[in-house]
Amino acid sequence: MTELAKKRRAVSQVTAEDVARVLGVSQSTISRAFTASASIAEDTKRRVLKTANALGYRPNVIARSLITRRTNIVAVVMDNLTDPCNALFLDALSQRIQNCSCQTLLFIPAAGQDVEDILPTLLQYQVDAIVITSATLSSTMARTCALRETPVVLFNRYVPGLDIHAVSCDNEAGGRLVAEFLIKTSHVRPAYVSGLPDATTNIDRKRGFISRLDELGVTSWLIEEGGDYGHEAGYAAAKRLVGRRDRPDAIFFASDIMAFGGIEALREIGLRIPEDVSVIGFDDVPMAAWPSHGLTTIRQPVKEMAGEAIALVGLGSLESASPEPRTSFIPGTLVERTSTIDRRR
Amino acid sequence: MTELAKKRRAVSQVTAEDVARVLGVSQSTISRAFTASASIAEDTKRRVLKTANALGYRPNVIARSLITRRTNIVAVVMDNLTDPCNALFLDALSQRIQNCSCQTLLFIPAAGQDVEDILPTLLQYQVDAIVITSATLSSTMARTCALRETPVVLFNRYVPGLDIHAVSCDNEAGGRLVAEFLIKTSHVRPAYVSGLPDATTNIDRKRGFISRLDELGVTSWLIEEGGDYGHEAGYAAAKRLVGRRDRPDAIFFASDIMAFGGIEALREIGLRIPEDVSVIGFDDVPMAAWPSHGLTTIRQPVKEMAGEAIALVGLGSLESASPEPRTSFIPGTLVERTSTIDRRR
DNA sequence: TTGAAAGCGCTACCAG
DNA sequence: CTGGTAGCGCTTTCAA
Repeated sequence: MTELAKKRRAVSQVTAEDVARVLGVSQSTISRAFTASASIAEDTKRRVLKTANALGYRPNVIARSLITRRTNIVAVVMDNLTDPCNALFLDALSQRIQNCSCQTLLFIPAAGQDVEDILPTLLQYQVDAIVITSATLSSTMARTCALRETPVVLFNRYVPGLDIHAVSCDNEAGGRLVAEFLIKTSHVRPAYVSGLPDATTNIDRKRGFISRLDELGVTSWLIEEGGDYGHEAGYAAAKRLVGRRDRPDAIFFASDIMAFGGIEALREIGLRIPEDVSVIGFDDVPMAAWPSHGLTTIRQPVKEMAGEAIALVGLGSLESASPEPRTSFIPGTLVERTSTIDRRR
Repeated sequence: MTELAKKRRAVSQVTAEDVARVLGVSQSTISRAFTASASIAEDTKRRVLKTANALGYRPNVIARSLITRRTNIVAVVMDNLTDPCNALFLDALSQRIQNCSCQTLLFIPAAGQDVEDILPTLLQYQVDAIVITSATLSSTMARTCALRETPVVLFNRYVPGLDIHAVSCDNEAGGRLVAEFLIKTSHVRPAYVSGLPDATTNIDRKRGFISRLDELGVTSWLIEEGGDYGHEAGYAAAKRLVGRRDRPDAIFFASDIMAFGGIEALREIGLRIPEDVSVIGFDDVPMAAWPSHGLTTIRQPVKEMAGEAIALVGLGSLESASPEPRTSFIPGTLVERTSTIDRRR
């Protein structure tokens, strides 16, 4: 033991042993008082709890986890907290995790570092489950986790071929909702501004949108590549889009943040929203509700998604991590605000 | 050992013992190979690392922490991730924490739950340090932590009387910067819209602003109470403010988010920014840079603040948590954008 | 219901 | 430099 450790021990930590000595009982008894399932006399338990409290004793969950093999820690891997949408996710996830008497251990990959590099470190912490909201997982790594029986769930993304849990908003259905809404409100020339080209979120939103337009007999839609999900991307794409002769009368942006950029571009040009162009986003971040945006958008069911993710890794009910990997798609809802209009009126 | 534990053990975890057996060395040797300071033959170390890797062995940091009394876990208590400013803080803090080979354990108080309720749980995790960005700490709790030698630092807040580390932006200096800037650019009737009345952030920004105006001989300033730091609050306060006969020619909002609300209100009324009214915020959240806002604001030195917080709790350099409690104020900088104008021109 | 004892996986000391 | 040994604080058998 180092000097530091000795000193710490001396000053600080009250152990079960200490409580036992004071009460003249065995250390096991102290342990039992803090284990719900253990058999202990009601009276003994009360006495233990009382003096434990007086001495400031609380079980060391780290030591406990060595035996129980449960740390009550869930790892969340997330790459960009600055994105309001991610902040929403993390918030919902931690709440749910805390509801299961666990805590969130956060892993933010440094620039140029990917999940693969982080996973070994992460596993050293013996976490009970892993939620990955950034990037995805190689099948090798998935296997490593499976071998250790550490359940993993991808959040807001999925990999069709991979044997791993995943939870995502039903982005395709969301895209379809938008298509229906725009056609119902008599738009004739809708456009989609795409986000990160390879993200399933982007691909599915786009596919749902286009396929539903198709089903409804609309063929004159436009596609504009944003490049990423950012404000700049939305701004630039909107500028390009309205520069065309066949200007769209409605633009569906792959994310709210892009839509905000788009709104800015449109206003700069002098176009009115929604009179000249309707704008729709995706996510429903808090800012979408601000009157200046009044953004019609698809609300991601963040709480339900978080709940489902935690359920899949079997946190709520001990031991019941769903054995066969499942991908859950949770439907979002369209929130109508002032950035869209019914063109018949 | 429960059935679950047994099963897990059987399938998953490779221990130092396993590696030792394969190599025909002692388990201590395996441990040494993973301890930088331990003395071990270069060749032995290489062999250990190689087969450890082949077997998929990595030291169990939880077990290690039982002896070393360092978990390499830092608790961060934060109440509202949805606030972009908090997201910025958490992002910076985790980065810094990870740079010290530690990880962030997140604690989000549930509604109606305060830090006091959380602290016991938190301490059970034997974290190496605690960063509190929500609320503050009673002196009792501060003493509990001191007794356990778990360093604590308040972030973005401080309590003058309390014997505890704290890091904050120099909000007073920030307020003074704003006052100077507005007067230098020939504003004659500045206003301050306050945030949460009792927050040190709000009080200090206001005091700095007013006192510097005073020093500069300006006496015709206005104060409007926002009530909190939100968008709505800024919106409502701005409406009240410009409804007055003696309308201000510049408004300093206690936060960027409030300023966005204010901008919205002003535009709604038909006032131009900055021609009719200059607007200044505080924080410099990413949205402030969006052209639609172009918000002149005080940038909080988030990275420096995070660095200082981590330094104060002595994470970088083992054992060197600053013994006497210190409050660090880090100066912010004024970022000039398009929401303000020089009125002489 | 309780106490004694055996570890969980690891580090840190003590001999050699 | 290496192996043996004694724990870290706790849970969980096994007897009593």
